[in-house]
Amino acid sequence: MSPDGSRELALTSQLLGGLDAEVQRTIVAAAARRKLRAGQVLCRMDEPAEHLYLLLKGRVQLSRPVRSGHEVLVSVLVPGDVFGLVCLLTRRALYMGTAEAMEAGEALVWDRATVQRLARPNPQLTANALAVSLAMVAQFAARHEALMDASAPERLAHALSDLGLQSGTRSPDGIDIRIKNEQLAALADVSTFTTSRLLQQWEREGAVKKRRGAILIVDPDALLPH
Amino acid sequence: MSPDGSRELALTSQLLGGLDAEVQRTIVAAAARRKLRAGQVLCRMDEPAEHLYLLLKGRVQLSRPVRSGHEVLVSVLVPGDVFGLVCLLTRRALYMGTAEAMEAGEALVWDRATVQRLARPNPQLTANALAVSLAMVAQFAARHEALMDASAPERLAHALSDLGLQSGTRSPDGIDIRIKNEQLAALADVSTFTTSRLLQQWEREGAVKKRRGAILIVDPDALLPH
DNA sequence: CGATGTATTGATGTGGATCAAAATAAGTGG
DNA sequence: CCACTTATTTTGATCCACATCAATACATCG
Repeated sequence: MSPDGSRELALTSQLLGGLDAEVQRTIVAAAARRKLRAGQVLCRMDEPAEHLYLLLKGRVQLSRPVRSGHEVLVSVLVPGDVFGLVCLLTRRALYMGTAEAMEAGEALVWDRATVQRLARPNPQLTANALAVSLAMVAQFAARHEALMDASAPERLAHALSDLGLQSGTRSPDGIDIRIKNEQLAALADVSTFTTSRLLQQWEREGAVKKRRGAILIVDPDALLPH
Repeated sequence: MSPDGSRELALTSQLLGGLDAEVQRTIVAAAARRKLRAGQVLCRMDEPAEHLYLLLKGRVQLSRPVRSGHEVLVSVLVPGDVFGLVCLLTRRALYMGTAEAMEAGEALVWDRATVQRLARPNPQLTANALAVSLAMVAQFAARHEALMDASAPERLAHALSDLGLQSGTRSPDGIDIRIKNEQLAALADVSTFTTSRLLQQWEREGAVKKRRGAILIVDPDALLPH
């Protein structure tokens, strides 16, 4: 990565794709660059959406606390992902989830006014935001479908497998994922107990290896046929 | 309603709001006007999205067939609602649900090329689409939450109550909703059997009255405290 | 009055949540 | 390096809301 990796990343980001390089530079220049500490909360659900974030480094979890005390993990964001889209709307809006850094990282941050000023002369920006938003709809729809007619093992296997592709790191022995059971459970809509039991079973079968706070997928194919 | 009610409706529609009257006229003029027969399928999930629809009259159900054979009702659309947003994207995309007219009605229809041609000089159109899309995200998130920590009775009560507000017709005795049990069930993520039993219970308690294919909400407040 | 779709009913079954408690690992500070 | 604290993961027992199944009853309509 170049010393200023943000521009490269920007090119691959859904948000800034399709804009020409000069405009991208302007937009990136208008952002504040913010270091993220592990555990840092960037925005909280139901608070007024004042900022738009583009993740550059590290992972961020997007979650929604629900009445029963549990938390639902909406998704794990990786570099290039964006959140706080809602602040592109002219009408005041609230964040739809809570974003929390899972590890040290970095992000570009625009405030509402700036975003809207940038969007006016660059309609492609709004179009990109629409694409991102529709992708989120598709993601929710898929998850809802899984909840309707997939078993807990299937949901967990999918969640794990998806995580591997999205944010796993290749290692000689397989794909390593830094996540704890509770988060994985919240992502797959399964209880932590069931998660523990299933992971153990898969470990016995040689499909995964686990440490505290991480899972190594040894044989991805051995997961799904359950 | 004026002989040409579509313009009035357009003003209240999320899609065309915020555009000035002249532009609205142009956009509406660019659409084909299509009569809908009950049961008519307007678009099917996973087929290429070639058209954008704005409902003028009647109701349309948006559903997603799932593996197990069931159908999930995503929502019931009412006049002013829009679907097929995905065809605003430049990249070819697929419909995310199947739209079927629940009764005779009418809709404005644009094809992909036209929509995109209209959107270019009118960025507000894309911004409106973004707002609609984000509202869908919120809706899915709420439904997911309900599925996580609300009981079947609660989900059904909410679904019914929401339907009443959105597409019920006031009558001297209460709010009348033309929907059959199976659809209501598919909207609340509850089985038809449970739906039947709960509706009966509520009828005994005087909260609702039911006929075949319709439900009359007599006392909305008597629903939720269950 | 069949015929077809819709709604009801009762009996049965079960997946996975929940609960309480223990075991394990990872700090932390003396 | 050890004793202590705290967070994570595990284990086994229990339970229950709701789906599922198999019929039956009820409307509606040509």
